[in-house]
Formats: sequence, C-alpha cells, structure tokens
Amino acid sequence: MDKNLKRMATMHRMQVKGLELFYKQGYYNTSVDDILKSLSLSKGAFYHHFQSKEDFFISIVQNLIVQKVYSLLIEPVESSENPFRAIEACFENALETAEHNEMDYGFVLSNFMTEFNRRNPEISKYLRDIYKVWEVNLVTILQRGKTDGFLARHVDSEAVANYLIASYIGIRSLMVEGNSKMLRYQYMQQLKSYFKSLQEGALVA
Amino acid sequence: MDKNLKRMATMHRMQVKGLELFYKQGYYNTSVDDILKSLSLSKGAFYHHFQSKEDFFISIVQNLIVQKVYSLLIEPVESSENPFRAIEACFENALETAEHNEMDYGFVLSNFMTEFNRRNPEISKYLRDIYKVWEVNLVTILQRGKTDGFLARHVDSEAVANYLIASYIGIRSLMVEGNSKMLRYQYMQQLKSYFKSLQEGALVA
DNA sequence: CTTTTTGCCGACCAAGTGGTCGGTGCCAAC
DNA sequence: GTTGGCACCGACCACTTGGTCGGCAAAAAG
Repeated sequence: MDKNLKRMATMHRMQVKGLELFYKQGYYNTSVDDILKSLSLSKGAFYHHFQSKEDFFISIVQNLIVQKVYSLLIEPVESSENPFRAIEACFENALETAEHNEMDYGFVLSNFMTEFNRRNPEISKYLRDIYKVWEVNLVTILQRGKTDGFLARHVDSEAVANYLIASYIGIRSLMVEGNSKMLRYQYMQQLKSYFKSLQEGALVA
Repeated sequence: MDKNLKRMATMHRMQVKGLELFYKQGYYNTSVDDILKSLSLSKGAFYHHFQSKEDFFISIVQNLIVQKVYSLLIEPVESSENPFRAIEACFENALETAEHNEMDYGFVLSNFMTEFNRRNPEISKYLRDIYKVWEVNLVTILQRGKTDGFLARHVDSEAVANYLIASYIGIRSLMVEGNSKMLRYQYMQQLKSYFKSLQEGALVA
C-alpha cells in the first residue's frame, strides 16, 4: 500500500525540479531530459506519471505555483485593520524574500504568463485565474478599508488593485537585473507615497 | 552599386520578420527556419548575412528595438514644461497604441528581458542598456520638474523613475490578458493620483 | 508460492534544431 | 564579352526534441 506513497514522492520530486528548471530556463528552453537527468530518472518514469510535458506543467501550476502565490501574496494580506499597512508589509516581505534569493529570475507567475501568452491558451488560463484570485482579494480588503475609513470613498478599488499588481510585477522584473536592495527600498517609498494619495482627506482636484 | 541596397533590403526584411516572430512566439520557440519559410528565403541567405541566430537577434535589438523604445517612450517625454503631463501623455499614447494592436504580446523590452535573463548575459546587457537610457531620461526631466516647481524637492527622482517604469512594465503585462481598455483607464487614473502625492505642497508625513 | 500490478528502465523514433558548404546565376567592372 | 564577386540556394550534418514501447524487478493480491 505504500506503492502509492512512492508514486507521490517521485511525482513530487519531478514537479519540484521541473518548476526549478522551468523557472530558471523557461519552459520551452528546458527539455524533459534536462529534468530527468538531474534527477537520475528515466523517460519511462516521466511518461508513466504524466501524459505529456504540457500536462506535467499544468500539474506544477496547480500543485506548486498556486500554493506559492497564496502563501506569499494572498494570505498575508487578509487579516489586518489597515489595508495599506497590510499590503505594504506583504509586498516588503515578498520583495525581501526575492532579494535574498541567490538565483532570482523574477516573479514566477508573470514570467510564465509572458512565456505562454497566446502560445498556449490552456496554460494561460490557469495562470490568469491565479491573478484573478489575487486581484479579487486585494479589492476585497480595499473595500473593507473604505468602510473602516482608511481609504477615501471615491477611490476605485479595482483600479488600485490592478495598479498595485502592475507595479509589483514590474518591480520584480526590474529587480532581476541586480541592485535589488535599492530598488526594493525605492519601491516601498513610492508605494507609501501613492497610498497617501488614496487616503481619506487627501487632496483630489 | 545597388548590390549594397539589395543586401540592406534583404537583411532588413529578415530583421523585421524576425522581430515579429520572436515577439510573438519567443526567441527560443522560434526557429530560423520559421522566419525563412515565411519570407521564402533560404538558409544560405540567412547565414550569408548573419553569423548566428544570436548575432541576428542582437542586430534586431540594435536596429529595431532601440528605435521603438526611443520613439515611443523616450523622445515624447523630452519636451514639455510639466513633467507629469508629459509622462501622462506619453504613457497614455503608448498604452493606446498597444491596446489597438490586434496582436499584443506585451512590452517588447520586458518580454525579451524575461526570456534572456541569466540565460544569455550578452543579450541581457543590450536590453538592460535600453532600460538605463529610459530611466536616465525620466530622472532628467523629473529633476528639471523640481527646479520648475512641479515636483516637491524632497522627492527621490530615481525612485519615481523606477516606480514609473515598474508600473508601466506591469500594466503592459496585464493588458495582454485582455480587457486592456479598462486597464488603461484605471492605470492612468491611478498614475495621476500617484503624481498628486509628488507635487509641491502634497501632504507628506 | 504464483500471478498480477506497478514503478521504472532505456533503446528507439520521427521531427525538428542551428549551422555548413559546394554550387548557381546575375550584375558590375574591366 | 569575359570575369570576379556577391546574393542566394538547398541538400546535408550532428544533435536534440517530445514521445513510444517492450521489458524487468519488486511488491501486492490471490
């Protein structure tokens, strides 16, 4: 009965190494053999567990990437009174994690989104759905921030959420080029400045 | 003597089609044959003009991509009194162009940057240099905006420049997923709100 | 103890990949 | 008009790609 355990273990090993290499080198630039070689496994093992390279990647998205985004960008934001402080803390932490990652290749989600856009609609859809959850989560806590008096009522929560997501994607993209500590600092500084303009009582015009 | 003209014309045709396909499908996912086939040219023609696929791509960066970024994001910003209005107009126009592009695959520069990061340092360098020029240009006009009294003097121009670049990269990334008109509108709205927080006389704390 | 199932092996395949090279026809210079 | 150079051709090469398949050892089921 622990055959099933072994099965799961091997699959998981493949997925973890797969994500690592796909993230590092890109999906199309990483061969199934690359992954297998670095795990000392055979072609047979791979196609015994997964139908195809594409099927394999989708399982990675559902099992590993979803989880990553949730634990790094969604859950940390959910519980706090002041949404600005919650988002700041979450982003600061996420950027710091990236900064201390020796081998940083950017925001996983956005990298894959770029690679698969209109080239593989099915995979794109899975990735887009993760974005959607993130966006909805941000909108929710921003709305709550309005009723709690932190955000000015005229502010468009969806617009703010998308602006936040955009800036996060972008800064993660820039950080890969190096100088990430400075970039993180500058980013947090401007984020706070931006948040000021959304506060109740900020000058609007 | 118009042999040279023909040479240039053919090379240019290859570069234009090459950029189109590399942009659409990615560099590693586009073969030299793909490009040649869609131009009805032969392998011989290609390797007569370019040393390698990599050399070919570098020539595209230097001849086409640099020019694109300059004319879309650098030159339009240079001449105006109010840097905020200049940047707003420039970004609005750039986003509108992207929006009306039937086949939009995101911001060329950032897509390729993602694809080549740490996988091909030489190409990465060429791309990074273009970013640098963009950043320096933004810093310059922001600094001028300070002496002209548009920006508060305590504002960190470099931080603002990077924040602007990040948000632009990000929103272009998001726009590819569709709904780009709404995203552009929301983005411009938040950009203006952010700019307010940088004005002389904005509440700081 | 046999039989079936299962995780895994690795040789093999067709279809590409980037790149080479001997050749061909055309245009310009003499 | 001969000749030399140049743009271009396309068969060919070694190698890699995603994917298949018959087989094998070990564990589970009978």
